[in-house]
Amino acid sequence: MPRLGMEPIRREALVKATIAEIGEAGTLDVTVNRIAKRAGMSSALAHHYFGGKDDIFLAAMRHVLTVYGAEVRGALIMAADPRSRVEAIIRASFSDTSFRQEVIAAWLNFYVMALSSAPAKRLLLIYQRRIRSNLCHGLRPLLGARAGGVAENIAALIDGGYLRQSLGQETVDGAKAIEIVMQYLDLELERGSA
Amino acid sequence: MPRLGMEPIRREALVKATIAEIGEAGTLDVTVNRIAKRAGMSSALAHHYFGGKDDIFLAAMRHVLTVYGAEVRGALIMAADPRSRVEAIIRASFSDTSFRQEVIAAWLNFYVMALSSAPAKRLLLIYQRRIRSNLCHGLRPLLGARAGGVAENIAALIDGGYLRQSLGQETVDGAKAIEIVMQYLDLELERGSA
Amino acid sequence: MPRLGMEPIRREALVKATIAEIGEAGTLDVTVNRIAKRAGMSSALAHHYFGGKDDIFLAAMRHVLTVYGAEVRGALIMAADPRSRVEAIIRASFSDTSFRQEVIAAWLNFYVMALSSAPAKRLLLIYQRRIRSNLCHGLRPLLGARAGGVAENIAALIDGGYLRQSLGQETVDGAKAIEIVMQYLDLELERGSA
Amino acid sequence: MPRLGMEPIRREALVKATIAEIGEAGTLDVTVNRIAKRAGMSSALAHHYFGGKDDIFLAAMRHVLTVYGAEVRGALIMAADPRSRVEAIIRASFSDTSFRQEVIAAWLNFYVMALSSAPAKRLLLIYQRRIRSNLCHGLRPLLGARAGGVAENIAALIDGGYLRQSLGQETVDGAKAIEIVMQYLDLELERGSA
DNA sequence: AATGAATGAGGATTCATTCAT
DNA sequence: GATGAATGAATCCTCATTCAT
Repeated sequence: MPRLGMEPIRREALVKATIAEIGEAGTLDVTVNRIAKRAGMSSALAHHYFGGKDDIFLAAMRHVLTVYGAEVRGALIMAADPRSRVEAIIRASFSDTSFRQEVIAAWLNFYVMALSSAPAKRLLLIYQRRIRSNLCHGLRPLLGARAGGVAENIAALIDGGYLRQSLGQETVDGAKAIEIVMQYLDLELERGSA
Repeated sequence: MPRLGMEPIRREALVKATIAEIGEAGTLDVTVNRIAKRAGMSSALAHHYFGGKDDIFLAAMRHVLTVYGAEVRGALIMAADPRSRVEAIIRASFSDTSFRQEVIAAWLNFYVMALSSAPAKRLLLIYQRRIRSNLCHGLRPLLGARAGGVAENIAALIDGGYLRQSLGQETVDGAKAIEIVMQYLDLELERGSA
Repeated sequence: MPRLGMEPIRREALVKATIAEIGEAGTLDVTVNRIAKRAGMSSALAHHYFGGKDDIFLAAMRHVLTVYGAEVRGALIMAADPRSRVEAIIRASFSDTSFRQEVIAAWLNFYVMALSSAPAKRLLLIYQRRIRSNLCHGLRPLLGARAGGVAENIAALIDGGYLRQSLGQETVDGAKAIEIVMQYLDLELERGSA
Repeated sequence: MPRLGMEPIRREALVKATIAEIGEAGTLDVTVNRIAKRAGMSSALAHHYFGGKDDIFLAAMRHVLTVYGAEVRGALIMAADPRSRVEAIIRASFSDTSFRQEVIAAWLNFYVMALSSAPAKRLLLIYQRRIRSNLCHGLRPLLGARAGGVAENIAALIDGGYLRQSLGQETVDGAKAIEIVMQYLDLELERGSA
C-alpha cells in the first residue's frame, strides 16, 4: 500500500497521536510504540520520520503552539480597538481547540519538560514572548507603563485556568474561564493608565 | 551501626534527597538508586522503608505540602485583621523555604504527576482546598460573595510566579513576586465587596 | 533515466562504495543504506542487484582480490628470471593501488570475515593458494625444497606490512615496506637452496 | 544465592565467556545476552559489572594481553643469554595458552576492532610496543642496529602464524610454528650484527 | 538494620529486507 | 530500472524490585 508523499501525512498522524496519548496518560512516559500504534504504523517508521522520541514530542509541542498561535492571529484580525485585541487573545486561549483535556495535559507536560530539555525551553520561551508581546501591544495604549505587569498577570490567570481545568474535579467550560480573566482585565482598565 | 529508631531519620533523608534530585534533574525521571545514594543508603533500603518509587515521590510531595502548610499557619498566627491573613498566605508562598529552584521544580513535577496518579491528585486537591479556604476566610469579610473568585485568582497568580521563576531567564526574587500579587489584592480591595 | 546496461555500472559503484565505506569506518558494521547512498542509489536497488548485504561484501572482497591478482599478473609479465618473479609479487603487494588505507582496512576486515563466513573463507583461500603458488614458482629454482616455507614467510611479512600500516601511528610508504621483504628474500637467497 | 564478593568472579566468568563466544562465532557480533548466558548470569548483570558491550570486549582483550604478557615474562625469567630471551618470547607466543582457536580469533577481531575503536587501538599499541621492546632487548647485543627491523619481522612472522592457524585448513601445531620463526631468527643471527 | 547480588520486564533505536508503484 | 514506504526482528541498555545474607 505504500503511496508516494506519505511523509506529511505520517508526521501529522504521529503528532496527533502523541498529543492524544499524552492526554490520555497524563505523562510523557508514553512509549513510542504506543504512539506509533495509535497513529497506525510501526515504531520504526516513527523513528524514521522523526529521528527520536524527543523529536516527536518537540514536533507535537510545536504543533500545539502553532495551532494556538494561528488561532490568536485569526482572532486578532477581527479586533478593531486595543481592548478587543487583548480580548481576542484571551478568547483564543480558551477556544474549543486549545482548551481541551488532552491539549491541556500536553501543555503542562511540556512546561515541565522545559525544565530539563533545552529545546523545549527555547520553544516555550519563544511562544511566551510572543503572547506577552501581543498582550502588551493591546494594553499599552490603555495602561501605559503598567501594560507589562498586567500582561504578565493575564498570562498567569490563563495558566491558572488551565491548571484548574486539568486538576479540578469540576469541569470548567471555556466561557467561564474567559469571564474570570476578563473581569480582571476590566478591573485594571477601570483603574486606568499609570 | 544500625541504631534504634533509624526509620524517621532514613525517611527524612530520602525525602530530602528526592526533592534535591528532582530539583536538579527537573524531572521525575530520577532513579531510586540516585536518590538512595544521595541519601546515603542503598536503594534496597529505600524500598524497604517506602515500598516503592511512587511512595517515595508521594512522601516527598507530602513533605513539600506540609512544610508549606506549616509556614502558612505560622504566618496566620501573627495576622490580626482579615487583610493581613490574606497577606500572610501570599508572603508564605514566596518565603525563602518554598520559593527555591528545587522546591519549585518539585512543585511543577507534582502538578503533572497528579494528572496520572490518583493519590497524588488527591493530595494536591486537599492542599489546594485548604489554601483556597484560608484565602476565602480572609477575603470574605472584605469582598463578600466575590471572595471565592478572587481567592482563585490569587492562587493563579502565585502559581504564575512559580512558573515564571522556573522557566524565565531572569531570576525573580520573592519580594518582587509578593508585590505583584499584593497589587492585585489591593485592586480588588479598592473595588470592594459585591 | 534508466538506461540499458546499467547493471554493471551499478554493481561497480556499489563495490567501490563498499570498500570506501569500510575503509572509512574500519568495520564491516556499515549499513547498506550508507553504501547505497554513497554509490548514488537507494538501498532497495542495492538489494536488487546483489541480493543481500553479505553478497555485497563478497563482491567487494572479490573485487579487491581481483584487482590485486591482476596487478600481480601484470608485474609477472615483465619478470624475466625467477628472482624477479618473486620481486614482482612483492612489489605488486605494495603498489599504490593496494597499499592504501581503505584497501588495507577492507583486507583486514575480510580476513576476519573469513572466520565466520564460509564463502569468504573459500575466496580468501583461493587467493592465498594462488599467491603462494606464484611465489613458489619463482622460488623453487632458487631454493628447492625450502621454497614453500620461504613463500609462507614472505606472505607473512607482507601481511605484517599491512598490519603495521593500518595500526601503526607512523605511515609507512610502499617503498620502505618493499625493502623490508626484499631484505628477507635476499637473506634466504644468500643461504641458497636446501 | 547471592554471596558477597561476587564481582571478581563474575567479571572473570564474563571475560572467559566473551573470549569463548567470540572464538566460536569468529566475530565481535556476539550479543551481550549470549555472553552473559554462557557466563551463567543475566545480561543486566553483565552491564552492571562492565558498563557496556565495548567495555566487556576491552576487558576480554586486556585479559588476553595480560595472560600473554605474563607468559612472556615467565619465560624470560629462565632466559640466560640474549638469544634465549628472544626464543622465550617466540615460544610464549605459541604456547598452548595463547595459540588456541578461540584466543586467536579474539586476537584477529581485536586487531580489526582497533581500526575503529580508540581504546582498543591504544591497548594494542601498548602491547605491541612492549613485545617489540622485549625482542629488541634480546636482539640488540646480537644484531646491533639491525635489531629493530628484525624484531619487527619476528612479530610479523608470529602474526603470520596466527593467521595461518585461523584461516588455514590444516591445523598447525605450536611446535611447527615456533620452528618457522626460529629458522628466521637463526638466519639473521648467522648474518650477524650490522 | 542494611546491602550486594541478581533479574525480569520493558523501551528506544537500528537495520536488513520486502513490496507496491 | 528505481525508489519511497514500511516493518519485524534484534540488540543494547536501564531500572524498579526482590532476596539471601
